Amino acid sequence: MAKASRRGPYICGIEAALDVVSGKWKGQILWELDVHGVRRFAELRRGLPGVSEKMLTQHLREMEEDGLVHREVHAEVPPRVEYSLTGHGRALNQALGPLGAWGVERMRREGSETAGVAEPSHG
Amino acid sequence: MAKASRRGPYICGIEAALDVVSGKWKGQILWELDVHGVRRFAELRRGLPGVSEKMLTQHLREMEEDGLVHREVHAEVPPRVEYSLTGHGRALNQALGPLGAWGVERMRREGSETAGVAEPSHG
DNA sequence: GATCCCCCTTACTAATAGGTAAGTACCGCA
DNA sequence: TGCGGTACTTACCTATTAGTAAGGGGGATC
Repeated sequence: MAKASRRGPYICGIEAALDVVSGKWKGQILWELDVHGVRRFAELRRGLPGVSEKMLTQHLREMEEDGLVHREVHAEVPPRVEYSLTGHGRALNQALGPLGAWGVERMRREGSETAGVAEPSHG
Repeated sequence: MAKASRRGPYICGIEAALDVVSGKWKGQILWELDVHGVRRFAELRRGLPGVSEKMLTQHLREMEEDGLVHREVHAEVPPRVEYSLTGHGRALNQALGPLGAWGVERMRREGSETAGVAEPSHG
């Protein structure tokens, strides 16, 4: 629904992987979940400054469909929903490690504004 | 020009890297160039079935700006332009390796239509 | 009892990525 | 003369993605 072109026949693995992480916040969601293990919706929201509830929900749903995140709803009041990475999600994060390292290199090369921002471990 | 949000302040390396490979054909361009070493515009075009000249030019220009590809114009008639990967481009391809492997795994899991398609080496 | 928090959903709108088609300038070939 | 090939550029249009704003149902807090 969200994307018509998703899950299409891929030519190579890169495509299949990029399809799953393409989305403005997905990389960060993956990172948050990797760092914290388990996060609730509102925590995630606070951890991703600027994200709208719509986008967060949408991305989380897509990532759940893609088997990257596990969504656990506790039938309580107030409702509590916990998100965590699945094995595949953690594997993706691992696979993203070298790419992250390359990105950090690039930021360094460009003298990007890295000031005061903690560098992700991602691996 | 092409993207307003590019080269912005990144939170993590993943973002910086994804920014550079996000684009419908960039992964494949990287792959083509990695496999063949040097390619001309028309060769690249034939290697990427479905790409339009506009998109190919645009992506190639962005990748040149990003320091991933080297563009060499030979002042001949007819014009000859050769594209190849820079060191950074090759490094990116290396970094993309694990991600590609993950993608291949995912395709396998989903029983995706991989039939008859050569699997990229990517690493 | 009004308001806040929880976790979303829906509708509407803006921005951007990508596709289509045509044009450019030159040459070789038939 | 006219077509095909070289490597693009430009204009226009649509599809997809993201942002804004609002609602909703229930309980706790002020």
